[in-house]
Amino acid sequence: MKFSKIKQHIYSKIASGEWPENHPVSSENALAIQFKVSRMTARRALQELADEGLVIRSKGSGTYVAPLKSQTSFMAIRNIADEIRARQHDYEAHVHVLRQVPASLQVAEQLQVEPETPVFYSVITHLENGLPVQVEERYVNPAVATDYLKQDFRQITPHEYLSAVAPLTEASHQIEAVTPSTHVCEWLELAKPEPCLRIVRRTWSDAGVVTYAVLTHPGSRFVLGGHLTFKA
Amino acid sequence: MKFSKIKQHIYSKIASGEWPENHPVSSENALAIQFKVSRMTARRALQELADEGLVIRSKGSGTYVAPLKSQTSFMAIRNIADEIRARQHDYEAHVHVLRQVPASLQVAEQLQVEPETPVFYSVITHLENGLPVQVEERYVNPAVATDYLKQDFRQITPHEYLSAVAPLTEASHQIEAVTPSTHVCEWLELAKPEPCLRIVRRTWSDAGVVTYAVLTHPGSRFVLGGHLTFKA
DNA sequence: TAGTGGTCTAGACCACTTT
DNA sequence: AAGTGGTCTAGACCACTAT
Repeated sequence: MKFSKIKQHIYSKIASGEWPENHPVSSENALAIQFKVSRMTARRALQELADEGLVIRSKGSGTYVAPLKSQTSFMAIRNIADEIRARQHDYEAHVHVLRQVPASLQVAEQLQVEPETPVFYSVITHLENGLPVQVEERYVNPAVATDYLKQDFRQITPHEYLSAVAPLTEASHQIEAVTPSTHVCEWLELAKPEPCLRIVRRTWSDAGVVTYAVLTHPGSRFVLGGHLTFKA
Repeated sequence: MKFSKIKQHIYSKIASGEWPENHPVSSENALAIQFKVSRMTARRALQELADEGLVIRSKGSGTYVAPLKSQTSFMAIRNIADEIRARQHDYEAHVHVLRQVPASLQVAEQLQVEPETPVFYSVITHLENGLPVQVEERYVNPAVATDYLKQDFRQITPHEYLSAVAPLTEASHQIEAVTPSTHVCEWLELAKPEPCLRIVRRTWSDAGVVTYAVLTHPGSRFVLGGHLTFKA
């Protein structure tokens, strides 16, 4: 597709840092000439980048690389280890489970594999200054991440490893408030059950479903935040 | 705009229930003739509806009303009344409180006004098929929305009214899991406290902070969802 | 085979911003 | 006045789906 070649070109300029925040992006007409396409095709590339929050367009003025904050922290696939370290707190991971299990009906459906297919399963708690702030129960499609069980998840998070072996193309999230199971209470070192924030996430790469994860945060120790700006 | 008239037309068909889930939507060519526009313009209307998740398009087959998941997108600032109606469920609002109150220290800080300044305060529950799914406690900067107390919030949501009088330029969110207060339990008609999803939202317009809202959802009746794609 | 959505073209006019 | 993005047109070819 012609428009996606143009998007790719602009995306690489931004990703490489060659075009920093607020740097002007080539105009529709300039791109049309440069890529030998009609203006409508160049326009589509810029429009989709704007919809994705990568650039800001202003009538009469031009198109500019978006400030990072408007790339939305909500949408970002966050890495909890990086976030904790960014707060200059100690990060630590405890690996409770790391093995192959047969897929239950529910897991099979989520991962789009046949029931009873062996899949990888891990349970890891993430600690901030020694206090568990998230338990991560994760099922992984073994066809996509064959070496999953060999990783040392005290050193690298599953998210980091999976991003490396199977670049994300798609993700879905569900956020809800729940009462934690007794298992989760133990992993989170909760003496009594308390309301927990549960994030259920499924991610895809080109090869299909990569992973199905249930992330549970104690309500007393975790807030999910975001900031959005709407600039014309 | 011509394309938005077409969107409006299709939206009303879906919202009214005239076109239920999976009902075929008029084709690009049909809409182009009906609305006396070019196919590209009709196409844009359908494309934007697809981007918003209201319709599904299949090459060679056609465009269909999307299955309505009981999920709320957390990407966009949405209107709960529209979402409930989009699911073809009954929407109803109960106004529990609507008056002026002096700003407490916390509220004054959030709204960036002096403590004890009179501010507007409302408590409204939103019901889906008669069941409360959200209680909305809201403080409003009276300088920005002078007629707030005169509105009938059974007919228009505070979000709709505020969007009209003070277009959003910025918003921040916090999402957490909490045990509801006894007040909130009453508003939500919860016999026993259960984990609730609490969304705290502050919004700005050009004139400054518009509103500070605490939205509480019963965990058993609400899931916040989102879907992202990363296309080249 | 007829209809559909997906992509693309080469123009056009407008409102807006910048110089 | 020149350039930019926003909207729109009237065609075109393609791949896909349904019949």
